[in-house]
Amino acid sequence: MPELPEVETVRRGLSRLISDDAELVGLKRSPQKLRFRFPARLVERLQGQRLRSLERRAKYLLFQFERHTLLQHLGMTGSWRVRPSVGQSLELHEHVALSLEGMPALVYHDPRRFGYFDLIEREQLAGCRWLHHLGPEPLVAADFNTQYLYDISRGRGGGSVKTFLMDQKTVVGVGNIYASEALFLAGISPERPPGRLSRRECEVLVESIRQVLTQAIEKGGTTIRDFVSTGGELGSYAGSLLVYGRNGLPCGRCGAKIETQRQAGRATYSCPKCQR
DNA sequence: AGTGCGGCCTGTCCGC
DNA sequence: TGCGGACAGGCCGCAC
Repeated sequence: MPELPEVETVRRGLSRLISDDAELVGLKRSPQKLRFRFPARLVERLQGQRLRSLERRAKYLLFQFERHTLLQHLGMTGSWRVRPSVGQSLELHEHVALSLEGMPALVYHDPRRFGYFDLIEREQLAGCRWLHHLGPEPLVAADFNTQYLYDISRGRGGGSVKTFLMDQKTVVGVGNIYASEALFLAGISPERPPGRLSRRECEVLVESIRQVLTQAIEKGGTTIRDFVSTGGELGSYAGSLLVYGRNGLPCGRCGAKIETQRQAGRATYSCPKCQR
């Protein structure tokens, strides 16, 4: 499901619901394992702590409790939903229910179970196995800019710029959809080796990534099939996609047919005339 | 050290 | 209508 705009949409939706410093009064989880096992003694460790804030790093949601961070990845099909209360048991595909004081239960739903949870002591968060290797946030200009992208792409003769953009060490939050979209906006072929991008192309690419992610957030993300935000809304950016999923349809800029190929096992879409 | 692939899972869709 | 196979927005861990 989720790339940066979808995770950010979820974060904003949940944040609106959560009252300040709400205490965790209950946590229920399913016996099924998600992508990884649940952290040991999850309930005992979190019980009674107050939730200070809900943040996002890359595609991770970070529930910042007093002493621990509950880190959560949505995988491909994870979503958070609200239920007035959790009954005796979780329903099909529901894996976690958080009960915070003074609000309805937050229920994590994930049919494909690629999502996961971890519990990390707050002072160890930055160095933890999930976050320590991550590249810069694309929407923070001080960290992600032309010079940065130009520098880290030098010497990369092999591989493709599309795979390079999806590598979370390069920049976080760009997945399969927004990589294709950003490269189209930048007029750069997805097959180009990163090391041969000019400084000017890096500049345009940085701008394109920012633009695509920003506009997708404004539209509440992209719903292809699964993504729903916490209120159940569908993201409307799907109607703005310029190449993704448009195989054989005319390019909106030049009219040539959009093409698809596979790169590192993932579908890539591009316009053969507009992207060089 | 950089790159590509298998695997984790279920659901859906398409062609036969 | 049923069935097999391909595919789906991510990413770790491994082999090369």
